[in-house]
Amino acid sequence: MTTLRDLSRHLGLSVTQVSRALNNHADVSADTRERVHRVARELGYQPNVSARRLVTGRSGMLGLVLPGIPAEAENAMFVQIVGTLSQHLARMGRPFVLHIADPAEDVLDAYRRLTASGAIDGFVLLDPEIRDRRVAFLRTADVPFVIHGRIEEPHDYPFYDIDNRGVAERLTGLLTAAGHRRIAFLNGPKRRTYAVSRLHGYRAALARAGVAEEAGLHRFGPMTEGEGLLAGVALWGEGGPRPTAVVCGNSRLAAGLLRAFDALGLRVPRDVSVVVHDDELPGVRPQAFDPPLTATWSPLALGWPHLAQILAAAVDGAALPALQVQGEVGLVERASVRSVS
Amino acid sequence: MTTLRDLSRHLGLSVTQVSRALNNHADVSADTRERVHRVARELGYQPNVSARRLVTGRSGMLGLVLPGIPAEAENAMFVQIVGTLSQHLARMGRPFVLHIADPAEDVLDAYRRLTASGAIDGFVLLDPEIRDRRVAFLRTADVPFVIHGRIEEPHDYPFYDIDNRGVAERLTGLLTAAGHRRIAFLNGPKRRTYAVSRLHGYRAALARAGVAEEAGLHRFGPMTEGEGLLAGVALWGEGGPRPTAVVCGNSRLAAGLLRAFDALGLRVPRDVSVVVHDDELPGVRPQAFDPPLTATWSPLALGWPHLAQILAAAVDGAALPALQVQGEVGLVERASVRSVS
DNA sequence: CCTATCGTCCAAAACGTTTCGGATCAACGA
DNA sequence: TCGTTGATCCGAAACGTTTTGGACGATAGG
Repeated sequence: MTTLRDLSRHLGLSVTQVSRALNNHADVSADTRERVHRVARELGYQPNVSARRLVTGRSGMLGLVLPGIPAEAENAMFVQIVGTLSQHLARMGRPFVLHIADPAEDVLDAYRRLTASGAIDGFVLLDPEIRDRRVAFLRTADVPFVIHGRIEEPHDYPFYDIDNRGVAERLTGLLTAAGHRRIAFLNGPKRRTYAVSRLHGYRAALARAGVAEEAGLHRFGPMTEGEGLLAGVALWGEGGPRPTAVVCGNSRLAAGLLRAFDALGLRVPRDVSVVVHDDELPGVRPQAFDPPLTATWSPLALGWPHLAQILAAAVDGAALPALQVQGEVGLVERASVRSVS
Repeated sequence: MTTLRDLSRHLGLSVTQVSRALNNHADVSADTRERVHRVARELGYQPNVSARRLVTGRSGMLGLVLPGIPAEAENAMFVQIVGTLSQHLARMGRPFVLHIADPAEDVLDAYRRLTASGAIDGFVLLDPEIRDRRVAFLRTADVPFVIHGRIEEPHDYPFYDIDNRGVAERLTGLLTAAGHRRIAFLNGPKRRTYAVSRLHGYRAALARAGVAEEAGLHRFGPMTEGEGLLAGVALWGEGGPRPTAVVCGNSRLAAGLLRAFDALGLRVPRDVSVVVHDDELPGVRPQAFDPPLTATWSPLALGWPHLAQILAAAVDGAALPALQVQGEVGLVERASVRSVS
């Protein structure tokens, strides 16, 4: 292994100056800098991360901690996340540590160990919750992180997110504009912040249209095909409130819902109008449904590179506004909404 | 962050002695050792990995390098591998680095960087090839590794593998014992070592039964459903050699093959006898085929924990025979072989 | 001519750990 | 009584890097 001292001997310079040259500090002549870089390349010099970390307090490693091996249904998403993060971080020369915790232990212990030992100096946080314990811990430990999504205000932390409130407001607004007044909303899990934001958006759209919110039409729940099916039967089956339109939180819910409609003999959009938010989940596309569904549209896949870039910038000490990215949301109108004037 | 010096002050001991106590060295009294451990726990001491690595030359981190984001069909397997490795290594207190290389660059560069910078001190190697460049590099760089599978002899390196030669010999032997003499073999990719071992096993079984190998009945190829289908049409379609039995390298190949048989109007085992090696790939189970297939049987999933354990032992300097594990292979006879006496 | 300033350089300290080479002391056998 | 041995301890060096606090000339300004 070539060290700084090796380089300094080769060049007839002090170790100090070689270090400063390699790190592009100001007080080294252009000529020297060039020579140092060249010789470093020739000798295949790689700075020793441990030594660097020891003095700077940073290892350059970034990490993702998951509470356990993902469930079968999440496989494709897991590969997308982990693959994209690792690949992007690799391009920036930053090793990516994937820590899959023992389901039996508290994830916080994993964060504690990884940060205290100095192994990792920044984390990507997925699936943030309302009062997220990980965020609380990393904040007190003063360890950089980036959240996929947001937590409660104030938003004084790095994140990548979309405008979830706006998404729900837009989708609901499409339905009120078409004259619907009894609109169901199949939302995500109650603990998840985006679901709460979307609820606000749903309510805002209803209020704007002068529609009173009807109890039972908004449902928190897991965003799975099974849940969509159950919700469909509960809302449109025997004794259900039978709303005339519905907003689906994602396309898995929509898929389940359409199967319920099929069983109940309901047709879209004749009997029920359906709109959906499309994350471009692998394997379920709203345009492939029958009928194709009107949808807001923002691929989750677009977020991962941002997370990598933001986190890298965060550990390098970048300031806040640059570390907050809000993804674009598109809208595609298809044939799943009927006007009821 | 609590350091060794903090502990030493608290305990009235030298840093040296604290270090030796924590690492359970011989020359520290049982009493002292106990006190040190207790105080360390109380103060939440975590050894600084960078400092440790700097002096020992080891970081404790183990890694897996992949050439790119896996293809859709490999998702489930990827999750299984990465999840199991990370989880098992986490239990041993060893951070797991997943490096997904840029497909544009040479993977060897990734290994070079990760080892030279001292970030990682051991690798899991998947999908070994005949003259594997990664193995060559890691050997010269004197970096520990463990191979899932084996390369050419001599087998003087850590590995987890099954007896691939034996698998092919056993499966082929079942067919010769049932009186078959024209036996096809849908094998894996030519560059892969296990495929070569299996070819040897196939030939050994034929020789033992006094059967001459017929050209064109053995096929190297990717182990996909598509390849099974193509092979089926090529071997049993118009102008094909129409063997009376076939050995499938895995259940994906078998699935494709059975679809070809279906299209060609062939029935198993009436027209063709089929045996398969079952890795327990997620999603394709030979017992669920029609008819259920006779199979040798060795879940790939059993290998990942071994790889984690072997690699951890290898970087700790364990000696060879203990680092070579051969997985068990079972055999389940089902209704897919017909005797042709 | 003297002092400031600037550009370029360097020696030494520091980071937290492990390890080498002893030091100390009590117990023991000769 | 005197080495010997063994158990337990410690100081100091080392690992490779960054950073601090200056040194040294050369140039410019007064």
